[in-house]
Amino acid sequence: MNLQEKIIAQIQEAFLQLFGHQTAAGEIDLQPTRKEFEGTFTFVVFPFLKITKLNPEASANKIGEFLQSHCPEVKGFNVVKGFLNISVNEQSWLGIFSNLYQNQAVGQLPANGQKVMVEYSSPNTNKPLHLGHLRNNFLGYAVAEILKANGYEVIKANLVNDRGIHICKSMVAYKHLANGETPESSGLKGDHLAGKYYVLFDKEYKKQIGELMDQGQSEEEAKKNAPWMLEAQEMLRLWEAGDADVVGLWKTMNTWVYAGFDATYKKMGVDFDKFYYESDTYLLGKNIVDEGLTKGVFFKKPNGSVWVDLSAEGLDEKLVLRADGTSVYITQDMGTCDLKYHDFNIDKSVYVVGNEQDYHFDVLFKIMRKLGRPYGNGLYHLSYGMVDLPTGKMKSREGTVVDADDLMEEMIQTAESHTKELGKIEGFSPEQARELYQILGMGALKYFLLKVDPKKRMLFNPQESIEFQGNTGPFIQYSHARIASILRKADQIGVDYSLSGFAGLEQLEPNERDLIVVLSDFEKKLVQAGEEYSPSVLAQYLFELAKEYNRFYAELPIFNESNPKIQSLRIALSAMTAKTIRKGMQLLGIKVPDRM
RNA sequence: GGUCCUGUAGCUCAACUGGAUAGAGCAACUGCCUUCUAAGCAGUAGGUUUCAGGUUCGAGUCCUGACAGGAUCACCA
Repeated sequence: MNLQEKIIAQIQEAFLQLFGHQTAAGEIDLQPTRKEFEGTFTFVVFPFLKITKLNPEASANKIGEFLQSHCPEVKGFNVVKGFLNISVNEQSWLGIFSNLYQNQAVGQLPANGQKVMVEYSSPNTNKPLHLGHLRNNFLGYAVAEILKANGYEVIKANLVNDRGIHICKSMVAYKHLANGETPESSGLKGDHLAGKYYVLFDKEYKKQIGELMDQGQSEEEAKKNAPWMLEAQEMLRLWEAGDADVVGLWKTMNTWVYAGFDATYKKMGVDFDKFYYESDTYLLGKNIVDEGLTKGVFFKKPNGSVWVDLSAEGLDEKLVLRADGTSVYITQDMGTCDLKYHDFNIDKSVYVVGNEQDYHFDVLFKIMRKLGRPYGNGLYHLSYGMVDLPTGKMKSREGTVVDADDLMEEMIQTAESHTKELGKIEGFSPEQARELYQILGMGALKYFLLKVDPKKRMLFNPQESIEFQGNTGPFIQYSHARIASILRKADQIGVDYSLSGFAGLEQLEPNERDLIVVLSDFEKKLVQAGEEYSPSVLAQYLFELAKEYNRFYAELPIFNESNPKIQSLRIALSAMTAKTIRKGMQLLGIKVPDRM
């Protein structure tokens, strides 16, 4: 039972003894006391006035007095209107810190026996990754790590969209224009090479449409009849028929693209346990259509198409199989949904996909639940908002996309010039310096994209968005580097900052206490981040922690402190802060340096 | 047009799920490096939480209705 739970139990006891009223467990809630008042926890008495039959002040005072005399951890209290502010004594804080400090498994909750799959990234193989993918990948990776820390067994999955008309477009343009270009021959990364031909296709396609319209065709006709479009459609048909030449080119180009993606993923610092390919899964789901018909969940229209009626759930009728018996998007998604379950026997399945597909996943999940899938209630769409540029939405065809590789490289360069400006690279070997720039640049970028509530759309300004001061990754990294420096010195001069080094202390400075309060909040935030699938909860927390530490650092001396117990405590507090920052940042996929 | 999401300081974001005088960071201004890393700390200024009603002890948060931005509503993926 932690401190908060103890106090809550005592408040329940107070209601019982003072007012003869039994309160339920979840009924009593403590909140952190606002900075401007004395105290740590605040109990709001307004909702309980019917029970106490007293005015707010009197009610709060009675409960406060009860706590003070029955709860040894409670040092005192004050009452402002209906708010009972409870102060905890210093020995309790030291006790809490000691427990935290000797807990080896900080940031790792015990296994809960549940298995969850987090699907993220899910790129198209016809173009390189861009800024939007960065948000997706960082989110997916962080959520997966956070769930692991919450005790889940996690499978990170990537469903690669490697087939379809858009892939054929790149292939058509490549066939006509490439003269056998390869990544090796041109020095172009494989995914960028495929993307180049996708853009070239579009250019030529537009030209062809224009020509046909000049010849008197309507725009609609021209779009259908443009030679390259016909060719792409024919190529898709041949691909599905297993034509050796087409499949050969497809495989070759995909190999290049995957090599490119691998490099990008490596730089991003993300990884996957399982890859699914749509070329393997696009035919799945038809058996589920049959099943749904048998169960009466789906129905057939006269032309043979199959539908599901979700109007009772507030949605619409939705097609699940075309009249000609071919699949639509949702058909294969139903199949993949089952496939994931059968592959890993998962309890939950998280899809990290942009919010433009909210409706799609709403439909998919409702269908799977209607079909009575055991994992139905574990399906979750982690929907995130688009990343906008100052110029508006990114459009790949208009060339306004921010390329992921370019952006990461820019970030690292910015980190380099910034670090050099500050003159902070003395004593670094060239390799160490390069590693530092990488850590800082990527930390800045990841933190920037993760600190915002996922569901909100966000603005990214390449010139201005990435800062190194204030609420940023580097600020937190800097706090860690400062502590690492202190710990080096402490080890060098042989200070004992183990538990026994500060045992028996009875006094605490306000800054020390405030730091312990924040440190002891880590687990709560970790749980919240997991429940809400929201790395931003953790990011905000780490910023709070770093800020609190820097206050402590500025206010209190460490190596100039003459009392060895106090010195030991301050170093221990520093070490605990560093450990928490390192663990928390690791869950966000962000590394922290020991020097910067 | 139907449905869903969003709207908070000049800008980018918080607000513990209904609690106190709505908080941080940038940007602006003022202090603090002879002391453990100034990528830091302390402070000043900045608000009718888009608007109008409602619910109650109490609303940025809940309900209704406007307004603004976005997404989606294909026998596309």
